[in-house]
Amino acid sequence: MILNVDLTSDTPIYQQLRDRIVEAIAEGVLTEGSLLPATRALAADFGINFHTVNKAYDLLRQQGLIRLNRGTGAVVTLTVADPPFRADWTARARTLLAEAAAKGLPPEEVLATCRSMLDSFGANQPKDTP
Amino acid sequence: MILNVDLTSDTPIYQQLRDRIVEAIAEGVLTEGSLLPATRALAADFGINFHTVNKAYDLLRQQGLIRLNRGTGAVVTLTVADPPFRADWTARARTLLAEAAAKGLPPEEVLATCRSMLDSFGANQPKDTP
Amino acid sequence: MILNVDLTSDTPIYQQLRDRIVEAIAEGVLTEGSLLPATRALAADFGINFHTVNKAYDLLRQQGLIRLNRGTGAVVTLTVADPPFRADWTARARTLLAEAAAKGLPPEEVLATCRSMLDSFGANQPKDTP
Amino acid sequence: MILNVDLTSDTPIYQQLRDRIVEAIAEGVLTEGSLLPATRALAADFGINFHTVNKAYDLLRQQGLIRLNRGTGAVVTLTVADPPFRADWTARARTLLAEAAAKGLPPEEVLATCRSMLDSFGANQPKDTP
DNA sequence: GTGGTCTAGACCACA
DNA sequence: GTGGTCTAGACCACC
Repeated sequence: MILNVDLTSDTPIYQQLRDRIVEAIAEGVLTEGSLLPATRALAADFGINFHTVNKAYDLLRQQGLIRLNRGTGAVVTLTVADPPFRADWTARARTLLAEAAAKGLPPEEVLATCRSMLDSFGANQPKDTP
Repeated sequence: MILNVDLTSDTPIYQQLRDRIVEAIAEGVLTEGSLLPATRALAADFGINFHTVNKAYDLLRQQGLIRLNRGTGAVVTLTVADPPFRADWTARARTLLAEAAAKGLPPEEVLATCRSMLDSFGANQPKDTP
Repeated sequence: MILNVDLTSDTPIYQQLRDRIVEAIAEGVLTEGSLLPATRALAADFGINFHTVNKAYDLLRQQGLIRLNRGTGAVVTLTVADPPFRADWTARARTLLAEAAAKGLPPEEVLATCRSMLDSFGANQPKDTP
Repeated sequence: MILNVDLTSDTPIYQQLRDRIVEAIAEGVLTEGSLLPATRALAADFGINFHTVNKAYDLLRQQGLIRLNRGTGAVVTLTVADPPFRADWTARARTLLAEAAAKGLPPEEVLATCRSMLDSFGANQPKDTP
């Protein structure tokens, strides 16, 4: 698993870490039960402090994407999207799409971009019928 | 124009203001040349500090959506989406879509949601051929 | 006896096990002298490590609710609530009730909920006068 | 406002801090809009690190009890109890009451304790009709 | 070994 | 001045 974080970006490192891991889950690189790198090991990889990784993992835990177990490490444990999440997500999506529309991006192009991303996520998903 | 901001939300008010104005532009409620409310008037409407409104307007200016003219107020002045913006937007969209996918939302449903939002934006858009 | 534990919950499994057994005792499903399932058997039922069950049993032992006898297994042996326990319990109850009050739950509703729970516990209790 | 935390307890300091503040809100000592002590100031009062206070405040923020604003400090902002909270709270209350019942505390006594606590919370609440 | 907590001190963004 | 982030290093509880 390759996580691309930019230490010079103005978005917090722990936020970037969270985003990259969420994307890895969406891509199927990480699946239910996958073991995440140990906080201190991941921190060493990026040359950052383990507290920063800790914060990213804690965010993911709050959002129901991973479980943190002392001794055994962090594992991916997906939970269903509850209505509050859906509402929040939709609101954020609305703002993001509005931004594209306001900047004149053609709706068809935006939609095509979204579709191709979603397709790329689905491509690596574990199939029920192999 | 009605801007819906939640003073109790955990997202900063200036961010909400920016988001609502971006959405208003996407919806066609605000178009090229539209005059935005004066910062102090808008602040009074919501009972917030006018610096907060200023900050929202400044964000919109940085993103090339409005121009701030001393004395004449803020007017909507759309600029084309440059490559850096597209790259940034795509990255943010990728993360948002990944979040939906990671939480198990069906791709078709996500795509349908996006399409209906984009359609709703397009409905009120001014036509190029009057 | 049916113990309902959620392996995906964020509360530790041993904690859930302890809670369910405490509730079973309160409900009268388990009474003084009742024999608890063997740790390895219970662990096998849930597909968890028997150390986890051990830990739950040890917690119950520390709290004076069961006795662990090598060979004969764990039996329910109730002990009276001593002042330290009462003080600790009251403090925890205070925090829990405060949480409800802080979130605006009406006191009458909270009290009614507590009463109905206590009533449900008392329903199956063994009588002192057989 | 007097917050009683035990630095030698085995429950984390940030957890105790959170509990004490929740209780202060329930008691009406802190009400909607109240300004909490600055993280560093509170840390200095207790002789603990400001990060520990930070964590307590962040917990309260996650639970919708306070808002954290850079520059202006932390203010109490109550939000309504949503169904997931109620379900979670009820489950925790059930376990706590079961613990009392299992230890032989008489239901009437438990209920009386709860009632007196809830009454003490209500006593200092701001009245609509002064 | 794992994650969890706490401390200490730095710098930043914001108001 | 506030909270937010990051670093560095310590010790603990658990597996």
